[in-house]
Amino acid sequence: MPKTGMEPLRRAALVDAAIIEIGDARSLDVTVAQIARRAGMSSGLAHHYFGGKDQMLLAAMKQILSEFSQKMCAGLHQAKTPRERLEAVVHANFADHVFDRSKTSAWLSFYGLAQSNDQAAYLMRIYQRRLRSNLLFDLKTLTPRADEIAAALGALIDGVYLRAALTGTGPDPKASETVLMTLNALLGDTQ
Amino acid sequence: MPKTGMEPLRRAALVDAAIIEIGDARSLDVTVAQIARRAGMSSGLAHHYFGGKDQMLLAAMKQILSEFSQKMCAGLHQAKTPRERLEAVVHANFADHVFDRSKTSAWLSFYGLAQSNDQAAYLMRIYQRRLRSNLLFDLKTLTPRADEIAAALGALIDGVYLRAALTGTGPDPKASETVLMTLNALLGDTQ
DNA sequence: TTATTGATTGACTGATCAATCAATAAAAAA
DNA sequence: TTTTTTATTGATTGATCAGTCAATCAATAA
Repeated sequence: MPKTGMEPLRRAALVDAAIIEIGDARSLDVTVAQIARRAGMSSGLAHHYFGGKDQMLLAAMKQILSEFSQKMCAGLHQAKTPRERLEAVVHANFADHVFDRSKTSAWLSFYGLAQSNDQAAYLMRIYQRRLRSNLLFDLKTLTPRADEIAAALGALIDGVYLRAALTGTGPDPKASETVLMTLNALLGDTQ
Repeated sequence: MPKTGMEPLRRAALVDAAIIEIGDARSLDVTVAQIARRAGMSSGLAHHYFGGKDQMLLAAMKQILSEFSQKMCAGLHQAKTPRERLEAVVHANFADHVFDRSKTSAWLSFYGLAQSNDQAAYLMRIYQRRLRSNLLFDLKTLTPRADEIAAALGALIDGVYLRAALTGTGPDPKASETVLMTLNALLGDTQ
C-alpha cells in the first residue's frame, strides 16, 4: 500500500479527525491515538507527520479559521453597499456551519488554550484583527465614530457567539438579529 | 497539631490555592499535589476534604462567582436611579479585581469546561441569569424593548471581557466605556 | 484511663499518554 | 539490480497523576 505523496492526504485526514474528536469530547482533551485511529492510521504516523500533539490541534484550529474566513469572503463579494457588506459580515459569523458542535467546542476550548499557548493566542489575534478590519472598512463610510463602533460590534459578535455556543443548541436565529439591531442603534445615534 | 474544626479552614485554603495555581498555569491543568502544596498540606488531605479534583475546581469557580456577585450587590446598593444602577452593573463587570490573572484564567478556562461538565455549565447559567436579571430590572423602567436590549448588553459585556481577558494586560479602561456607549445608543433609539 | 473521632501524611497503585524507535515494506532512483 | 527514500506499524519507554490506603497523632468523650 505505501505510495508516495501520502503526506498531504494524511495531514488532512488527521486534521479532520482531530476536529471530530474535539467535538465528541467537547474539549481539547483528546489523545493522539484517538485522532489517529479515526483518521485510519497508527499513532506513530500521526507523530511522524505532525511532530507533536500541539501542532495537530493548532492545525485543526487553523483549518476552522481558514474555512470560516473563506466563507466570509464569499459572502462579502456578493454584497454591494457598505450596509450590505456589514450585514454579510454579521451573517457569516452566525452561519449554520459555525455552530457545528465540533466548531463550537474547538472555539471555546481555544479561548482557554490561547492563554498559555503563544501560537493559539496568535491565531486568536489574527481572527480578531480580520473581523475588526472587515467591520471598519465599511463603518468608515457610514460614521465618523467607526473605531469605537467596530470595537463594540466585534466584542458583541464574540459575546453572542460565546453564549450561543455555550448553550449548545445549534444555530441561533436571534444571534444575527441582536447584532444587527445594535448596529442600527449605534449608527442611528451618529447619523 | 491536629485540632478539631480544621475542615472549613482547609477547604478555604485549598480553594484559594487552586485559584492561584490556575492563574499561574493559565489553565485548569493543575495537579492536586500542586494545589495541596501551595495550601500547605498533603495531596491526601486535599482529597479527603474535597473528594476529587473536579470538585475543588468547581469550588474555586463558585468562590470567584460569589465574590463577584457580592461586589456587584454592593455597587448596586449605592446607586439610586435606574440609569445609575445600570452603570453600576457595567462597572462591576469591569472592576479591577475581575482582571486578576487568576480570575481571567479561571473564567476563560471555564468556558471550555462548561461544555463537558454539567456543574460548570450550571454555574455559567447562574451567572448569565443573574446578569440578565440585573439588567432587565432597570431596563424595564426605561424602555419597552428591555428584553432584547438586555440580551445584547449581556452578550456585549461577556464579549468585551473575553477580549480584555485574552489580551491579558489587566484592567481595560475602555471596557466600561464601550458598553455604556452602546447602552446609550440602544436606549436613544427607543426613547 | 480507654475508646473514639478527626486530622494528617506520603507511599503506593493503576491508568493514561505523548513521544520514540526499530523493523518492515513498497516505490523510486541509481 | 541495488540503493535510497518514503510510508507505516505497534510495541515500548518514561513520565505524570488522580485517587486510595494504612498508619500515626492528638484531642475529646465515656
